[in-house]
Order: sequence, then C-alpha cells, then structure tokens
Amino acid sequence: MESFDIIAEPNRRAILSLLVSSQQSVGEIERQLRMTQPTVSKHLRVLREAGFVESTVDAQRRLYRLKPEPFQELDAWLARFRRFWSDHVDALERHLDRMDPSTPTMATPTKRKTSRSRRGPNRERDKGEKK
Amino acid sequence: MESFDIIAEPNRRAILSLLVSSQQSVGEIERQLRMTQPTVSKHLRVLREAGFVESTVDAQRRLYRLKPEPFQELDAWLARFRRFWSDHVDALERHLDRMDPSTPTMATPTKRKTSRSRRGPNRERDKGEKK
DNA sequence: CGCAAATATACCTTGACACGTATATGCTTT
DNA sequence: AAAGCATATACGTGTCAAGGTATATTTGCG
Repeated sequence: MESFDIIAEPNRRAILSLLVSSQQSVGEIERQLRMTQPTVSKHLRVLREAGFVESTVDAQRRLYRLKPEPFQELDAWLARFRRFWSDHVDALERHLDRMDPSTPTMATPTKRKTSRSRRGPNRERDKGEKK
Repeated sequence: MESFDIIAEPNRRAILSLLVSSQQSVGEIERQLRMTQPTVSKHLRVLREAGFVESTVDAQRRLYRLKPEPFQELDAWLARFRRFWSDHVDALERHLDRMDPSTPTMATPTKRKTSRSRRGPNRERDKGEKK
C-alpha cells in the first residue's frame, strides 16, 4: 500500500488533479504544469505502476487517464478517521462545514465560517479516555 | 499542504491508527508498535507540528490524541476524485454511462463491489479522441 | 528513406528524511 | 537533594527518490 507515497509528491498530485477533467497527453501535461518532459514521464510511470492512471496509445502520443482503485483505497484508510472527525466537528465547530457523503464537495482548502453542521448518521461519541 | 508527506510514513500512519481508539502516551505507543522511543517522539513531533495530534501533560507523560483538521483537509482533496471514482467503478464495463440505482452492475472485474448511486448535476466527461 | 515529433529511459547529483545511539530536560518520589 | 522514569533533542549515517541532461525508441510525414 504505497499509495500514500504516490500522492505525497506535489507534482503527481498536480497531474492527478489535471486528469480529473479529462485525459491528457504527456505534452499537454508538460505544458500546463510547466514541468520538463522527462519529469512528467517519470511521474506518469510511477502513477501507472501504482494503478492511479492508465494510458492508451494515440499515434505517437500516450493519453493518460485516471483509474479509481487507488483512490478508493486511500479513502478506505481515511474512513477510519472520518468517524472521529465527524464527532469533533461540533466540538470545534468553527472549522469546516459539512461533509455530505452523497454530495461531491468542492471544498477548497479555505475554511468557511460555519453553517449549521448537520449531523447525519452518527456514531456514539465518547470512548472513555481520561485516565 | 504537507499533510500528504505526513501520512506517507508507515509508522506515522500506525501511530495515527492507534490513536483512533483513544489517546495514548509515548510509552504506550512505543510498546504497542515496537518502535524505539526516540522514533516515536520524533514522529509525534512531526504529527503535532502538522496538526494531526495534540498533547496534554499528565505528570511526566504526554498524552497524545488526534486532531481532526488535517484529516478533513486530506478528505477535501480526495473529494475531487470521489465523484470520479463513484462514477467509474462500473464504467469499466464501459457501456453504461448512467447511474440508475437499479443499474444491473454486472460482475465487477476484480475488486470489490460498490453500489453507490449518484445524484446531482451529473457527469460530463469528454471523449472522442481517436486519431 | 531520412527527418521530426512525442515519449520513454539511463545516468548522475543532490537533498530530504528516517533511524540509532547518546544525551539533555523535566517531573516525581523518597 | 539524589535517583529514576518518561519524553525530548542532537548528531552522525545510510537510503531513496526527484530532477536534470542526454539519449534511445517509436511513429508520422515529406
């Protein structure tokens, strides 16, 4: 499960973000992200071997597009903590807004004020710390 | 946003996972994860500086517990791709571009089977390159 | 057929980081 | 106050990965 190392690299994250909109060729990525071509190719290789992307051949170009599995894997790991933080949002209320499991949140890193965090299916909260 | 580098380290992920259940002291972490004490302390430092954990003093021990913000941040990033993968899990069969709850999602190729219906604007996903 | 375009790979250098050992700091108990 | 446990930090070392430059490979075109 080295998926975490993959997305640790900023340029790779940039590439992945770029591929969300549509598939791209190496050259297009190169130009949009202003990286040298070998750098792009190498990152794409890493991403491909880790299953984040796949490529098809279009003449002399390679078109790269996202594959979902590794993201699901990452999400599965994060899920462990989701219970935790969804418990605490109301404790620290003023940090993020809501996270609805069925709504594609466009949450930008900027935190907004607050908006009546609705707590849907919630687990029990406390756990019994306090030694 | 270096949160990604933080969770790239396996030991740090282990520590975080350990803290999900309840807060722990350095020594407890050390024993459960069989890491040397300085290693634990250093990882905890990194985690603290990145906002993943916070500590309270209990006599000569420090009790570490999770903080939610960085996880929400990570989730916010992943969210961009969530739309993508929830669309594409069954798009591997590549002949249904709808998300009808009753869509006969036939055997998913390899992995698990996700039956997540989507709602909202919808997907656009360009296409039609073929040179 | 030879050249140009697009992409991949090889080699090298550099820097970051994780670990271990040793030591410092701090609190607690006699 | 001295000793001892719990945690933090300093330093030296090895590893690994990312970027750059140069080159190989494949395909298209005149």
